[in-house]
Amino acid sequence: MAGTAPAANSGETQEQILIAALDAFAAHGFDGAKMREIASRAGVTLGLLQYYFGGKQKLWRAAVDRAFEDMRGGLEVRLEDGSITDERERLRALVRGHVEFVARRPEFVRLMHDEGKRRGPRMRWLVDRHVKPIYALLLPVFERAQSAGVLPGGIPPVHFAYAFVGAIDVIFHQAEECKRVTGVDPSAPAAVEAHIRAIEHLFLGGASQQDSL
Amino acid sequence: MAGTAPAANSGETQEQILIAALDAFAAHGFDGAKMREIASRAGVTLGLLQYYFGGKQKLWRAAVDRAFEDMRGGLEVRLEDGSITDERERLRALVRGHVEFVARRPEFVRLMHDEGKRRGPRMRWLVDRHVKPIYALLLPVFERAQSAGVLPGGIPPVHFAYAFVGAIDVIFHQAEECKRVTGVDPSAPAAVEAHIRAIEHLFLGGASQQDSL
DNA sequence: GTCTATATTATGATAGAC
DNA sequence: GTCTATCATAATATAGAC
Repeated sequence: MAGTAPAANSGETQEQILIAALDAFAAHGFDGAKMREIASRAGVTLGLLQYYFGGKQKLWRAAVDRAFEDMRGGLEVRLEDGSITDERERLRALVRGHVEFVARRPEFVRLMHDEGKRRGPRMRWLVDRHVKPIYALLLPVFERAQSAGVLPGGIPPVHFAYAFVGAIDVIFHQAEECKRVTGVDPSAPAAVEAHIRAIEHLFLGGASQQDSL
Repeated sequence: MAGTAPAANSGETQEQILIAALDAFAAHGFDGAKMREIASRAGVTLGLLQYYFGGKQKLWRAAVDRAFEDMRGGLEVRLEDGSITDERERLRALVRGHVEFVARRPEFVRLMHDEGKRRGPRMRWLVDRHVKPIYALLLPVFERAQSAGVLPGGIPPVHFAYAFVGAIDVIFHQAEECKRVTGVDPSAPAAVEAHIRAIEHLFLGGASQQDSL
């Protein structure tokens, strides 16, 4: 925004392209997403996508990087929040934060589910670059909470972690299906709150079992 | 196997095509799946797929129908099993049955997740034909179990249902990712048992809270 | 930086031989 | 019932004008 009058509006254009790419890759998968459609949604043409990102694969990587940036931003804020002292309160904040994030950006989950289901170079890249660090970040949090009795013990961390994210994510991943099956739009504010309560009840113990604070 | 010497081996061939199609659609999504590759995996050529199924869309429908047949078969057996009298035992049987099913056939979940995430004719067809009937079948089971205190009350059925299947399904949907992140192969028998225990613990109450029988 | 061609490849579908 | 062409279309990627 300041000073040296840099090249036109390239920043804003790239931003629009990345948003359109994220949408397309999430909705149609890597193979199903079309470069022309991404370009047109971003208000530019095919050539420009090549100019900026140099190919479909590289555009995909840039879109994934951007999605994880957003996700990690919120996550780290909540993990490092000094105002939270109680272990159960920290878990509650994690649940709320993640539910609200995927409700707002179901594309994030759709992107991960599309690549995480098959072996291949994109899956390996995604896991090594993004998933492993986050898993390493969260595993000690779960283990500490289990030791403290805040989370149910006796469940191996892998199974707990996948049950946890699965219970949170799927309703938003399948939002369109959910609407047609049940009539409920999971991204509506009331439904988001209801889902937060459901997850807290199932994973952090029912309200009848303890009071927080 | 019996008498009237019908047309060659057409039944077996169609079966091989359907298996290959299910694999391909689950792994790559509708757009990403290639008719030629399905044919080659089934040991036949492209023309034959047209001859039997009349196009990609129709082949997809046939593959989905077949996947749901398998799924519903097991489900109905467990719902109608007269030897189970206790409500909690029935829920346990449902959990075990479904976990074992998706561990054996993760393609089923992958197929559903690929279409359930976007609006479109295939999603509508899939939901109206298959998902709605199953939801209608299971909803009363959940509600009865909640009334009986076997499942946690106070959670709206939609949220309970999606949390439930999400907690079960995602680790198998993401099996390849899970292997690379954690080193655990979720489809290994020990992991399947561990996941069943985890789900029972989270959704049916920990072993410390009640004894069954 | 952005667009308009064009090149190249690969897909789903069809026609017709055996 | 099965295969081998071929057609028509559409995708990514490239080259080059403005």
